[in-house]
Amino acid sequence: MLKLSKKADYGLMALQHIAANQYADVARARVVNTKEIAEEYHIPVELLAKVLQTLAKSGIIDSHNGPKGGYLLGRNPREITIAQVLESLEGPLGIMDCSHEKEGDACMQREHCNIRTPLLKIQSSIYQLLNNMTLQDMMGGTPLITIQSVATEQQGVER
Amino acid sequence: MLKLSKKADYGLMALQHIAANQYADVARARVVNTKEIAEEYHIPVELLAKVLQTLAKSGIIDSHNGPKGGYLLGRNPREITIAQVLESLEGPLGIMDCSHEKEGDACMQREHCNIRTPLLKIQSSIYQLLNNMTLQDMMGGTPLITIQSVATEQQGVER
DNA sequence: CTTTTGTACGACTGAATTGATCGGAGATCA
DNA sequence: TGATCTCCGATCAATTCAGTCGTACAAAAG
Repeated sequence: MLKLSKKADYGLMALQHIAANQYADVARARVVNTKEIAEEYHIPVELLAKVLQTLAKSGIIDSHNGPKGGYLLGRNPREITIAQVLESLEGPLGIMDCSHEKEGDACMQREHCNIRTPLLKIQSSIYQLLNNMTLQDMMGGTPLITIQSVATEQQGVER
Repeated sequence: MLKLSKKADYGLMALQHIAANQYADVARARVVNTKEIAEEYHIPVELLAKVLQTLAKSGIIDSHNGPKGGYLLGRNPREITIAQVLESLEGPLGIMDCSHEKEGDACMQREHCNIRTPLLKIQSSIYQLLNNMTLQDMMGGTPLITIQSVATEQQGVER
């Protein structure tokens, strides 16, 4: 329950990877393409492509066509929040169906609905939570910086 | 996204209704049955029945058979948390697949997974949130106490 | 004590969401 | 100009979920 979809999973992984390659070492900033990410994390290429396209359409990442093309972050990692990513990939996030419903097509239970108010509070809290954590924060605790610099950075992470 | 299922919706509504009838007025505490709740909130009876059975099996409510039978809360409303209800109806709640996975059958991405740690933190926060809000809290802000005792209890709640 | 009513309970079926796939068009670099 | 790579649409399969049906059981009525 409350499990987020594969799209979201893949999207977050990809973003972390892109960010790492772009910001970890300024001198070695490079563009990563779909195939590379897919192979690295064992994700079906076509599905990942679709995810990245969606993210690009939202402006979270920028796409570069042609050979040597790929993706780059659209803005600073600390200005990309989890909430933005999830909303881009799965639409507006709401605990219940009647989260943002106009009058009229409301659910049948609406008039007698006794749980709407408290659930809205919970939803608001969750949104704040997701909107406070940025891509920058996600990179902090990660042992793996980039594929090739693994050998150099060899600290013993969690075990 | 993150939307909770109909089961959860119905379950929470029903619990609120049961609690209201049981605790609002000690003198008029009464047992409510499936049919009554279903008609009141326009929920398919059989589905609601299934939900209530699940909750009963978890000990959240007690079932009473035969005519004049129905359901009562298994324990005090302030000892029933949203998290307990959701887990009863939809299994353990986890943001991701690998939330509580043993070593071995882990996902393919596990070794390279760069988002596990931060997501676990978010998940933990959400769980705390859901586990801190009780059925008692949900009853506070509700205008409708019970169907028949509306006339007696006429305090102006939030408006 | 038997019958009747109304309830809980479990298995089953259909529908919808989601994960995954395929094929083609356009753009960029060598 | 040719080859590589991304973008974009439509399509298919699988899992999950909402909803339904039939049975067994317990309590009240006769």
